[in-house]
Amino acid sequence: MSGDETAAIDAFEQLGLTSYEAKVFIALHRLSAGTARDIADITDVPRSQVYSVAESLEDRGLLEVQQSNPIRYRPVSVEEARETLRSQFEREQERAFEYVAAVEREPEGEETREDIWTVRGRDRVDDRTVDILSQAEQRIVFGTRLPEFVTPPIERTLAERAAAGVSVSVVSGRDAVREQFAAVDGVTIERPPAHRTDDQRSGRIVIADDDGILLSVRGGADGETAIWSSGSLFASVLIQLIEASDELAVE
Amino acid sequence: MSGDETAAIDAFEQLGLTSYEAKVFIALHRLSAGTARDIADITDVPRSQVYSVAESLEDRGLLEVQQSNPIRYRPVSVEEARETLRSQFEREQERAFEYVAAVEREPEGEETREDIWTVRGRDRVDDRTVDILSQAEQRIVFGTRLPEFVTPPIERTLAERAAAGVSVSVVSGRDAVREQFAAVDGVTIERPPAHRTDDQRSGRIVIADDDGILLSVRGGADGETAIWSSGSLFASVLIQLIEASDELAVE
DNA sequence: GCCGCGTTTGTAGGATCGTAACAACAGTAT
DNA sequence: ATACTGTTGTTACGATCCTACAAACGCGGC
Repeated sequence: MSGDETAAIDAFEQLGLTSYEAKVFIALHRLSAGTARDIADITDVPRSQVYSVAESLEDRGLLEVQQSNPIRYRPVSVEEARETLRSQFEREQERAFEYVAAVEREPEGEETREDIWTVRGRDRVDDRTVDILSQAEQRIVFGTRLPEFVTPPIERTLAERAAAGVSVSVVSGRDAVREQFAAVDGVTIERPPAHRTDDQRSGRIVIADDDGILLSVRGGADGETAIWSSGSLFASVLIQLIEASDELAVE
Repeated sequence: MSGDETAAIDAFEQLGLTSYEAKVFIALHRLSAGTARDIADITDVPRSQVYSVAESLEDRGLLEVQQSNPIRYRPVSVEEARETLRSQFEREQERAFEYVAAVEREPEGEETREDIWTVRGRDRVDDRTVDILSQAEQRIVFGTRLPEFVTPPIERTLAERAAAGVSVSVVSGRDAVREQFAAVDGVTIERPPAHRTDDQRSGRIVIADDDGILLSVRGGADGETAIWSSGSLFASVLIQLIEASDELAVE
């Protein structure tokens, strides 16, 4: 079995199929259609198991059955299978989150606790970045060395906040990043203070008003890890510390 | 625990979470944020298990961690969670079906085998109906007693085929169905021949050209079950038989 | 010491995986 | 006609893996 196939089977398992189900489904697409024997011959699924597995796939709407002797199976098209799985997924998601939204408690008083949260994973950090940027009402400082950390949603949010009257300041030593914002109205571009050690493993820094901050580093198994805080005294102090060190360096 | 909650947990399990993961996630939304003890107090998840379960949820991007003593957990918003799960789902689906599409064999010569396939489940029958209708190039006969069997995609396909010059004939004794197509150009509406027994359990009939046919009945655990065939001699014969009986009745 | 926190280890139970046996049937040779 | 051969579809049964669940442990703070 090829590595590609193993990867595909893994993916199907993530989607909720068993490995047998994945193998039978793939085999049927190789064959266009076939009997339990045909399938067993080109997979390591025992023939006696094919029948029940196929039945389960039929229930999921991934194949069709010809009642004949021998029984013949036919996969639905890739497009139809995708659409079927997608709609099942959406239906389950609706069921699941409907309840969560109902019991969700309203956050009272905008994050009054002294909390510093950790977020692991590039995508998660992207999301939280947008989140914090969106809450800014007066000023934003956004810094990064790497242009790829400026995703379209982040760029959009920065521009949108700038348009809303927020003073947006992008800090980067990299031309690629600087050019990205050259054309955006209301965004000022700065270089980082010379005294800052431009650590290879540094990621991004986000400051929103005087009480929202996110700081990320690259490294570890997750690629990027960030800490953030919003509305806490801790955040305010951290921000003051960071900005004070800049002030001093300037003088 | 409420029935609603049980249902929500089931849904989360369908989405790939374990029941503990679902319970912790829901509990965290109830609490807005909390420690392992907080969570264990309002669920039947043992406190000692919360840590590993939360770690797994963090990997999935469904909660964030505050490294403190005690450790505090915070769920991501419902919107963010949905989006995260959705993108994971899409990514897995891409991985899975990319491979299937690559190994898929081209159907040689348009269904040359003498196959009659069985399709179970309302949605699957809808899909197959559209499929067969789309293949018609000269004439279509579409019949049903029930207006709900005329879904928007089916209605669209009928109209589209009619516009493409296909002679489309909708057969129904029900006014609700008949009115649905009164305004569609190129669609003629007929009543079923009087001699046809209008069985309560009959579903729909689709005839496309002289070689595509689908016939469904209602009943059984799946609600609706259909048989269909396309491009086969069997299909042609079946169609001729059905239409011959009509011709005779007219004379 | 005492108590709560976080970690580790161990034990059932269930679902999937994998093998094997079985009756029913069709075709062939005797 | 009978026996033999091979296939099909069904059923049963261990092996294996993962989750659910319980208990014990080391640790640090009061």
